Amino acid sequence: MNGRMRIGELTERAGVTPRTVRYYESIGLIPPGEREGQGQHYYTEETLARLRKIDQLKKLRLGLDEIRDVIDLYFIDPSGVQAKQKVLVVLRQHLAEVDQKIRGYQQFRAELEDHIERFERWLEEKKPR
Amino acid sequence: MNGRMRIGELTERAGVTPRTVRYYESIGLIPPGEREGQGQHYYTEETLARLRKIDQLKKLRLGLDEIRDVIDLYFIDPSGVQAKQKVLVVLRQHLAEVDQKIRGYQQFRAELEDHIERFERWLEEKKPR
DNA sequence: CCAAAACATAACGTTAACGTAATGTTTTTA
DNA sequence: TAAAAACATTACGTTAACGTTATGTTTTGG
Repeated sequence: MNGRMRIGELTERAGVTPRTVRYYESIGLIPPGEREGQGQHYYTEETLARLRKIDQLKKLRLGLDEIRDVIDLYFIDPSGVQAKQKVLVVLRQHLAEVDQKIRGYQQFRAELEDHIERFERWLEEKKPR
Repeated sequence: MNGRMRIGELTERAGVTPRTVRYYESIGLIPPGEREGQGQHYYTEETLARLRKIDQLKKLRLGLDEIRDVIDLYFIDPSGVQAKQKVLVVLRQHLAEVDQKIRGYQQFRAELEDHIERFERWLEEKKPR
């Protein structure tokens, strides 16, 4: 248990599937595990730490592309200040987007009620008896 | 101009593209245009009317699958009562779903604000000086 | 040393409603 | 009658983040 591990241990400790690890490698979220020749890949503790950090950021609802934009900062700047500042920007964007969405849905909701009312009145007028 | 038309006239009058007409045929939203042998398709005024009705229902934000569930009623029952009753049911479902979505986004919004606050406080504490 | 794990790679599936080529055939018009 | 429209058909692309086969290779345990 020195830090060198294969994908099985990595995924178990990180709580993800091998598919996820390979997908993250493919989009550059984590570095590709080193391999000797053509065989299996070996991962380090830092990759594990990255996976855990990714998981944290996903809980903040960052997309993988957004995570990719900030993840390196966490490992370049140990204080975490820069990373958190950047995440904060993203979170504020999300807030604006969510507000936008909520307004959109509320608008739609109002239209819906309007339609519903119209239908109800139309059916009422048709049915008296 | 007797009611028999090819796809060009149909789409122009209905305000849709040929792709849309063929797609609707493929999912059974409108009857397939009749063809003589192997050549082109011919459509009727009723198909045009269906396309226009579909357009109306889309404006109520019904999905094509939902439209498929009610569209026939409009042409079977000329009074429109049954169709509108069924649409009303769908609209009420949508209302419930939208309310659900709004609540979800509001929940997310609250969490977001919470996260943002936390980040802000953390950064404040780190930076004094 | 061989069977059983573990691993690697490729590729399709998931949502909705068409847009957009690409290619070939039919109808219209000059 | 030949070029120009119009039409038909097929099939990939669009979003996000992997899940799920399917198939083949490597490593490990007894």
